[in-house]
Amino acid sequence: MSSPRAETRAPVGAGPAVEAWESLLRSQVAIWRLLQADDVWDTVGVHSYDVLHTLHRSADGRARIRDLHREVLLSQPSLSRLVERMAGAGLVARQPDPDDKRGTVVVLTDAGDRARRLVGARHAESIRRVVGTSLDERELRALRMLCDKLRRGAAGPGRSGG
Amino acid sequence: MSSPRAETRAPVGAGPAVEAWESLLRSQVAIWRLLQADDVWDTVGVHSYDVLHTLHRSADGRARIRDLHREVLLSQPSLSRLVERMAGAGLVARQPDPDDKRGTVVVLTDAGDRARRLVGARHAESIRRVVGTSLDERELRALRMLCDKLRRGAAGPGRSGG
DNA sequence: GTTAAGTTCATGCAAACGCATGGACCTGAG
DNA sequence: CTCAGGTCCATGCGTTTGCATGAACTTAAC
Repeated sequence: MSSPRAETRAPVGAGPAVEAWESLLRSQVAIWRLLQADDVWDTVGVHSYDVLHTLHRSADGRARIRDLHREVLLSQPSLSRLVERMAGAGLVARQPDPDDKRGTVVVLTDAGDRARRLVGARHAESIRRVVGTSLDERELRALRMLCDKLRRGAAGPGRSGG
Repeated sequence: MSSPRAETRAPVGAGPAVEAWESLLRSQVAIWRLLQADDVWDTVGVHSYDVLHTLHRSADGRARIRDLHREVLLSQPSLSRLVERMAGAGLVARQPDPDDKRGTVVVLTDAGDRARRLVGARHAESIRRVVGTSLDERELRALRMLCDKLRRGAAGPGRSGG
Protein backbone atom coordinates (compact mmCIF):
# COMPACT_ATOMS: atom_id res chain seq x y z
CA MET A 1 0.00 0.00 0.00
CA SER A 2 0.88 3.62 -0.18
CA SER A 3 3.09 4.67 -2.99
CA PRO A 4 6.47 6.33 -3.18
CA ARG A 5 6.55 7.76 -6.63
CA ALA A 6 2.90 7.88 -7.49
CA GLU A 7 3.32 9.75 -10.73
CA THR A 8 5.52 7.29 -12.52
CA ARG A 9 3.80 6.15 -15.61
CA ALA A 10 3.67 2.60 -16.76
CA PRO A 11 4.38 0.63 -13.62
CA VAL A 12 3.44 -2.52 -15.41
CA GLY A 13 1.57 -1.18 -18.37
CA ALA A 14 4.37 -0.10 -20.63
CA GLY A 15 2.78 -1.96 -23.48
CA PRO A 16 2.43 -5.61 -24.33
CA ALA A 17 5.83 -5.81 -26.00
CA VAL A 18 7.65 -4.53 -22.94
CA GLU A 19 5.64 -6.72 -20.63
CA ALA A 20 6.29 -9.78 -22.74
CA TRP A 21 9.99 -9.11 -22.92
CA GLU A 22 10.23 -8.49 -19.22
CA SER A 23 8.41 -11.70 -18.50
CA LEU A 24 10.63 -13.56 -20.94
CA LEU A 25 13.74 -12.13 -19.36
CA ARG A 26 12.67 -12.82 -15.79
CA SER A 27 11.64 -16.36 -16.48
CA GLN A 28 14.87 -16.92 -18.29
CA VAL A 29 16.81 -15.63 -15.29
CA ALA A 30 14.86 -17.75 -12.83
CA ILE A 31 15.27 -20.91 -14.84
CA TRP A 32 18.86 -20.20 -15.69
CA ARG A 33 19.59 -19.95 -11.97
CA LEU A 34 18.13 -23.36 -11.35
CA LEU A 35 19.87 -24.93 -14.29
CA GLN A 36 23.21 -23.50 -13.31
CA ALA A 37 22.86 -24.50 -9.69
CA ASP A 38 21.29 -27.88 -10.21
CA ASP A 39 23.07 -29.08 -13.25
CA VAL A 40 26.59 -30.33 -13.21
CA TRP A 41 28.98 -28.08 -15.06
CA ASP A 42 31.95 -29.70 -13.47
CA THR A 43 33.79 -30.70 -16.59
CA VAL A 44 32.87 -27.83 -18.89
CA GLY A 45 31.58 -24.38 -18.15
CA VAL A 46 28.32 -23.00 -19.43
CA HIS A 47 29.86 -21.03 -22.25
CA SER A 48 32.05 -23.93 -23.24
CA TYR A 49 29.04 -26.16 -23.45
CA ASP A 50 27.32 -23.56 -25.55
CA VAL A 51 30.23 -23.65 -27.98
CA LEU A 52 30.30 -27.44 -28.02
CA HIS A 53 26.56 -27.56 -28.58
CA THR A 54 26.69 -25.05 -31.40
CA LEU A 55 29.53 -26.92 -33.04
CA HIS A 56 27.56 -30.14 -32.76
CA ARG A 57 24.66 -28.57 -34.58
CA SER A 58 26.92 -27.22 -37.30
CA ALA A 59 27.80 -29.19 -40.37
CA ASP A 60 30.54 -31.71 -39.68
CA GLY A 61 31.05 -30.36 -36.18
CA ARG A 62 32.97 -27.38 -37.41
CA ALA A 63 32.29 -23.67 -37.58
CA ARG A 64 34.03 -20.38 -37.99
CA ILE A 65 34.53 -18.21 -34.94
CA ARG A 66 32.40 -15.62 -36.65
CA ASP A 67 29.50 -18.05 -36.82
CA LEU A 68 29.91 -19.15 -33.24
CA HIS A 69 29.87 -15.55 -32.23
CA ARG A 70 26.40 -15.12 -33.66
CA GLU A 71 25.01 -17.89 -31.45
CA VAL A 72 26.94 -17.52 -28.23
CA LEU A 73 26.23 -14.54 -26.03
CA LEU A 74 29.84 -13.48 -25.66
CA SER A 75 31.94 -10.75 -27.17
CA GLN A 76 34.20 -11.71 -30.03
CA PRO A 77 37.44 -11.34 -28.04
CA SER A 78 36.01 -13.34 -25.17
CA LEU A 79 34.87 -16.05 -27.51
CA SER A 80 38.27 -16.06 -29.14
CA ARG A 81 39.91 -16.67 -25.81
CA LEU A 82 37.34 -19.20 -24.73
CA VAL A 83 38.06 -21.21 -27.85
CA GLU A 84 41.74 -20.87 -27.08
CA ARG A 85 41.21 -22.35 -23.62
CA MET A 86 38.99 -25.08 -24.98
CA ALA A 87 41.64 -25.96 -27.52
CA GLY A 88 44.14 -26.17 -24.69
CA ALA A 89 41.80 -28.53 -22.89
CA GLY A 90 41.46 -30.67 -25.99
CA LEU A 91 37.75 -30.05 -26.43
CA VAL A 92 38.17 -28.40 -29.82
CA ALA A 93 40.86 -27.88 -32.41
CA ARG A 94 41.63 -24.75 -34.37
CA GLN A 95 42.45 -24.77 -38.04
CA PRO A 96 43.04 -22.06 -40.59
CA ASP A 97 40.23 -21.69 -43.08
CA PRO A 98 41.49 -22.62 -46.57
CA ASP A 99 38.82 -20.50 -48.22
CA ASP A 100 39.41 -17.41 -46.14
CA LYS A 101 42.83 -16.95 -44.69
CA ARG A 102 41.52 -14.53 -42.08
CA GLY A 103 39.20 -17.15 -40.67
CA THR A 104 39.71 -19.67 -37.92
CA VAL A 105 37.75 -22.88 -38.09
CA VAL A 106 36.88 -24.50 -34.79
CA VAL A 107 36.51 -28.26 -34.93
CA LEU A 108 34.80 -30.43 -32.36
CA THR A 109 37.15 -33.16 -31.19
CA ASP A 110 36.12 -36.59 -29.98
CA ALA A 111 36.87 -35.60 -26.44
CA GLY A 112 34.86 -32.45 -26.91
CA ASP A 113 31.89 -34.33 -28.28
CA ARG A 114 32.14 -36.85 -25.45
CA ALA A 115 32.04 -34.03 -22.92
CA ARG A 116 29.18 -32.39 -24.79
CA ARG A 117 27.15 -35.58 -24.76
CA LEU A 118 27.78 -36.23 -21.09
CA VAL A 119 26.92 -32.75 -19.94
CA GLY A 120 24.13 -32.46 -22.49
CA ALA A 121 22.33 -35.52 -21.16
CA ARG A 122 22.33 -34.26 -17.59
CA HIS A 123 21.48 -30.78 -18.75
CA ALA A 124 18.52 -32.01 -20.75
CA GLU A 125 17.25 -33.91 -17.75
CA SER A 126 17.52 -30.75 -15.71
CA ILE A 127 15.57 -28.83 -18.31
CA ARG A 128 12.84 -31.41 -18.41
CA ARG A 129 12.50 -31.26 -14.66
CA VAL A 130 12.57 -27.46 -14.40
CA VAL A 131 10.78 -26.46 -17.58
CA GLY A 132 8.79 -29.53 -18.39
CA THR A 133 6.95 -29.63 -15.10
CA SER A 134 5.62 -26.10 -15.36
CA LEU A 135 4.02 -26.33 -18.78
CA ASP A 136 2.28 -29.13 -20.59
CA GLU A 137 3.22 -30.22 -24.08
CA ARG A 138 0.76 -27.97 -25.79
CA GLU A 139 2.08 -24.95 -23.93
CA LEU A 140 5.67 -25.93 -24.57
CA ARG A 141 5.02 -26.13 -28.28
CA ALA A 142 3.27 -22.78 -28.23
CA LEU A 143 6.16 -21.23 -26.35
CA ARG A 144 8.62 -22.65 -28.81
CA MET A 145 6.65 -21.36 -31.74
CA LEU A 146 6.46 -17.87 -30.31
CA CYS A 147 10.15 -17.74 -29.45
CA ASP A 148 11.12 -19.02 -32.87
CA LYS A 149 9.01 -16.36 -34.48
CA LEU A 150 10.55 -13.79 -32.21
CA ARG A 151 14.02 -14.89 -33.15
CA ARG A 152 13.31 -14.86 -36.84
CA GLY A 153 11.90 -11.39 -36.52
CA ALA A 154 14.91 -10.19 -34.60
CA ALA A 155 17.30 -11.54 -37.19
CA GLY A 156 15.93 -9.47 -40.03
CA PRO A 157 14.43 -6.10 -39.15
CA GLY A 158 14.85 -4.13 -35.98
CA ARG A 159 18.23 -2.98 -37.15
CA SER A 160 19.18 0.65 -37.31
CA GLY A 161 17.53 3.16 -35.03
CA GLY A 162 14.01 3.52 -36.33
CA MET B 1 38.47 -37.51 -39.67
CA SER B 2 35.62 -39.01 -41.66
CA SER B 3 32.02 -38.57 -40.69
CA PRO B 4 31.99 -37.25 -37.18
CA ARG B 5 28.88 -38.26 -35.33
CA ALA B 6 26.27 -39.93 -37.44
CA GLU B 7 24.61 -41.87 -34.64
CA THR B 8 23.90 -39.09 -32.23
CA ARG B 9 20.36 -39.26 -31.03
CA ALA B 10 18.12 -36.32 -30.54
CA PRO B 11 19.52 -33.77 -32.93
CA VAL B 12 16.52 -31.57 -32.40
CA GLY B 13 14.06 -33.97 -30.88
CA ALA B 14 15.23 -34.03 -27.29
CA GLY B 15 11.70 -33.46 -26.11
CA PRO B 16 9.37 -30.51 -26.13
CA ALA B 17 10.73 -29.07 -22.89
CA VAL B 18 14.29 -28.99 -24.17
CA GLU B 19 13.21 -27.58 -27.49
CA ALA B 20 11.16 -24.87 -25.86
CA TRP B 21 13.95 -23.90 -23.52
CA GLU B 22 16.47 -23.82 -26.30
CA SER B 23 14.21 -21.64 -28.37
CA LEU B 24 13.59 -19.37 -25.42
CA LEU B 25 17.29 -19.07 -24.74
CA ARG B 26 18.24 -18.41 -28.35
CA SER B 27 15.59 -15.81 -28.88
CA GLN B 28 16.61 -14.17 -25.65
CA VAL B 29 20.21 -14.05 -26.83
CA ALA B 30 19.30 -12.65 -30.22
CA ILE B 31 17.08 -9.94 -28.81
CA TRP B 32 19.45 -9.14 -26.01
CA ARG B 33 22.16 -8.53 -28.56
CA LEU B 34 20.00 -6.03 -30.39
CA LEU B 35 18.88 -4.29 -27.25
CA GLN B 36 22.40 -4.00 -25.95
CA ALA B 37 23.76 -2.72 -29.22
CA ASP B 38 20.90 -0.47 -30.17
CA ASP B 39 19.89 0.95 -26.87
CA VAL B 40 21.85 3.57 -25.08
CA TRP B 41 23.48 2.33 -21.93
CA ASP B 42 25.77 5.31 -21.77
CA THR B 43 24.86 6.54 -18.32
CA VAL B 44 24.17 3.26 -16.56
CA GLY B 45 25.20 -0.27 -17.39
CA VAL B 46 22.78 -3.10 -17.99
CA HIS B 47 23.15 -4.59 -14.54
CA SER B 48 22.85 -1.20 -12.92
CA TYR B 49 19.63 -0.57 -14.76
CA ASP B 50 18.39 -3.92 -13.64
CA VAL B 51 19.02 -2.94 -10.05
CA LEU B 52 17.37 0.44 -10.52
CA HIS B 53 14.40 -1.16 -12.19
CA THR B 54 14.01 -3.74 -9.46
CA LEU B 55 14.25 -1.07 -6.80
CA HIS B 56 11.62 0.96 -8.58
CA ARG B 57 9.25 -1.96 -8.51
CA SER B 58 9.91 -2.61 -4.86
CA ALA B 59 7.92 -0.93 -2.13
CA ASP B 60 9.12 2.57 -1.45
CA GLY B 61 12.05 2.16 -3.84
CA ARG B 62 14.02 0.17 -1.33
CA ALA B 63 15.07 -3.43 -1.05
CA ARG B 64 17.50 -5.66 0.73
CA ILE B 65 20.51 -6.91 -1.16
CA ARG B 66 19.19 -10.38 -0.59
CA ASP B 67 15.99 -9.52 -2.44
CA LEU B 68 17.78 -7.83 -5.28
CA HIS B 69 19.91 -10.91 -5.61
CA ARG B 70 16.85 -13.00 -6.34
CA GLU B 71 15.92 -10.83 -9.32
CA VAL B 72 19.23 -9.85 -10.80
CA LEU B 73 21.28 -12.49 -12.54
CA LEU B 74 24.49 -11.82 -10.67
CA SER B 75 26.32 -13.53 -7.85
CA GLN B 76 25.88 -12.11 -4.40
CA PRO B 77 29.43 -10.74 -4.14
CA SER B 78 29.15 -9.16 -7.59
CA LEU B 79 25.85 -7.59 -6.71
CA SER B 80 27.33 -6.34 -3.45
CA ARG B 81 30.08 -4.60 -5.33
CA LEU B 82 27.77 -3.31 -8.03
CA VAL B 83 25.65 -1.67 -5.36
CA GLU B 84 28.81 -0.25 -3.87
CA ARG B 85 29.73 1.33 -7.20
CA MET B 86 26.22 2.59 -7.74
CA ALA B 87 26.26 4.16 -4.30
CA GLY B 88 29.51 5.84 -5.23
CA ALA B 89 27.84 7.18 -8.36
CA GLY B 90 24.92 8.47 -6.32
CA LEU B 91 22.36 6.23 -7.96
CA VAL B 92 21.46 4.46 -4.74
CA ALA B 93 22.14 4.79 -1.03
CA ARG B 94 22.94 2.06 1.43
CA GLN B 95 21.45 1.91 4.89
CA PRO B 96 21.61 -0.62 7.68
CA ASP B 97 18.40 -2.52 8.18
CA PRO B 98 16.94 -1.66 11.59
CA ASP B 99 15.03 -4.94 11.76
CA ASP B 100 17.99 -7.13 10.84
CA LYS B 101 21.42 -5.85 11.62
CA ARG B 102 22.99 -8.18 9.11
CA GLY B 103 21.03 -6.64 6.29
CA THR B 104 21.84 -3.79 3.97
CA VAL B 105 18.96 -1.82 2.55
CA VAL B 106 19.49 -0.28 -0.87
CA VAL B 107 17.50 2.87 -1.49
CA LEU B 108 16.79 4.41 -4.85
CA THR B 109 17.89 8.05 -4.88
CA ASP B 110 16.33 10.80 -6.91
CA ALA B 111 19.30 10.78 -9.25
CA GLY B 112 18.99 7.03 -9.56
CA ASP B 113 15.32 7.22 -10.36
CA ARG B 114 15.97 9.95 -12.89
CA ALA B 115 18.57 7.81 -14.61
CA ARG B 116 16.25 4.82 -14.48
CA ARG B 117 13.45 6.77 -16.11
CA LEU B 118 15.67 8.16 -18.82
CA VAL B 119 17.23 4.86 -19.75
CA GLY B 120 13.97 3.03 -19.22
CA ALA B 121 12.15 5.17 -21.75
CA ARG B 122 14.69 4.58 -24.47
CA HIS B 123 14.98 0.95 -23.53
CA ALA B 124 11.23 0.48 -23.75
CA GLU B 125 11.20 2.05 -27.17
CA SER B 126 13.91 -0.35 -28.23
CA ILE B 127 11.92 -3.27 -26.95
CA ARG B 128 8.81 -2.18 -28.77
CA ARG B 129 10.74 -1.91 -31.99
CA VAL B 130 12.58 -5.22 -31.64
CA VAL B 131 9.98 -7.35 -29.92
CA GLY B 132 6.78 -5.59 -30.83
CA THR B 133 7.30 -5.84 -34.55
CA SER B 134 7.75 -9.59 -34.58
CA LEU B 135 4.61 -10.57 -32.73
CA ASP B 136 1.14 -9.09 -32.63
CA GLU B 137 -0.62 -8.22 -29.41
CA ARG B 138 -2.34 -11.53 -29.09
CA GLU B 139 0.94 -13.38 -29.42
CA LEU B 140 2.67 -11.04 -27.01
CA ARG B 141 0.06 -11.69 -24.39
CA ALA B 142 0.29 -15.42 -24.94
CA LEU B 143 4.07 -15.27 -24.61
CA ARG B 144 3.81 -13.29 -21.42
CA MET B 145 1.34 -15.71 -19.97
CA LEU B 146 3.53 -18.69 -20.74
CA CYS B 147 6.65 -17.08 -19.36
CA ASP B 148 4.88 -16.02 -16.20
CA LYS B 149 3.63 -19.52 -15.68
CA LEU B 150 7.11 -20.81 -16.30
CA ARG B 151 8.55 -18.46 -13.75
CA ARG B 152 5.97 -19.32 -11.15
CA GLY B 153 6.67 -22.98 -11.70
CA ALA B 154 10.40 -22.45 -11.38
CA ALA B 155 10.02 -20.58 -8.13
CA GLY B 156 8.38 -23.43 -6.27
CA PRO B 157 9.33 -26.93 -7.34
CA GLY B 158 12.28 -28.03 -9.39
CA ARG B 159 14.47 -27.80 -6.34
CA SER B 160 16.66 -30.66 -5.18
CA GLY B 161 17.93 -33.14 -7.70
CA GLY B 162 14.96 -35.41 -8.12
C1' DG C 1 47.92 -3.21 -60.59
C1' DT C 2 46.67 0.00 -56.92
C1' DT C 3 44.17 1.87 -53.48
C1' DA C 4 40.37 2.35 -50.07
C1' DA C 5 36.98 0.24 -47.33
C1' DG C 6 35.19 -3.70 -44.99
C1' DT C 7 35.76 -8.15 -42.52
C1' DT C 8 37.85 -11.48 -39.33
C1' DC C 9 40.51 -12.79 -35.58
C1' DA C 10 43.97 -11.94 -31.78
C1' DT C 11 46.12 -9.10 -28.00
C1' DG C 12 46.93 -5.20 -24.20
C1' DC C 13 44.69 -3.62 -20.41
C1' DA C 14 41.47 -2.19 -16.95
C1' DA C 15 37.09 -3.49 -15.08
C1' DA C 16 34.01 -6.91 -13.49
C1' DC C 17 32.92 -11.56 -12.24
C1' DG C 18 32.52 -15.88 -9.35
C1' DC C 19 34.34 -18.83 -5.71
C1' DA C 20 35.84 -19.41 -1.28
C1' DT C 21 35.93 -17.44 2.98
C1' DG C 22 35.21 -14.59 7.21
C1' DG C 23 32.71 -11.79 10.48
C1' DA C 24 28.37 -10.28 12.29
C1' DC C 25 23.94 -11.45 13.28
C1' DC C 26 19.50 -14.25 13.73
C1' DT C 27 17.07 -18.56 15.07
C1' DG C 28 15.95 -22.55 17.62
C1' DA C 29 17.00 -26.31 20.91
C1' DG C 30 18.27 -27.61 25.40
C1' DC D 1 21.72 -18.48 29.17
C1' DT D 2 24.51 -21.19 25.99
C1' DC D 3 25.60 -23.22 22.00
C1' DA D 4 25.11 -25.08 17.30
C1' DG D 5 23.40 -24.10 12.80
C1' DG D 6 21.76 -21.01 9.38
C1' DT D 7 21.51 -16.41 7.04
C1' DC D 8 23.37 -12.13 5.22
C1' DC D 9 26.78 -9.20 3.54
C1' DA D 10 31.68 -7.91 2.49
C1' DT D 11 36.54 -8.94 1.05
C1' DG D 12 40.82 -11.58 -0.96
C1' DC D 13 42.13 -13.62 -5.02
C1' DG D 14 42.52 -15.68 -9.45
C1' DT D 15 39.88 -15.90 -13.75
C1' DT D 16 37.10 -14.03 -17.28
C1' DT D 17 34.99 -10.26 -19.69
C1' DG D 18 34.56 -6.25 -22.76
C1' DC D 19 36.59 -2.23 -25.11
C1' DA D 20 39.90 -0.44 -27.99
C1' DT D 21 43.15 -1.56 -31.17
C1' DG D 22 46.19 -3.83 -34.57
C1' DA D 23 47.53 -7.18 -38.14
C1' DA D 24 46.17 -10.04 -41.92
C1' DC D 25 43.13 -10.74 -45.44
C1' DT D 26 39.09 -10.00 -48.78
C1' DT D 27 36.34 -7.18 -51.73
C1' DA D 28 35.26 -3.56 -54.91
C1' DA D 29 36.31 0.45 -57.45
C1' DC D 30 39.23 2.70 -60.47
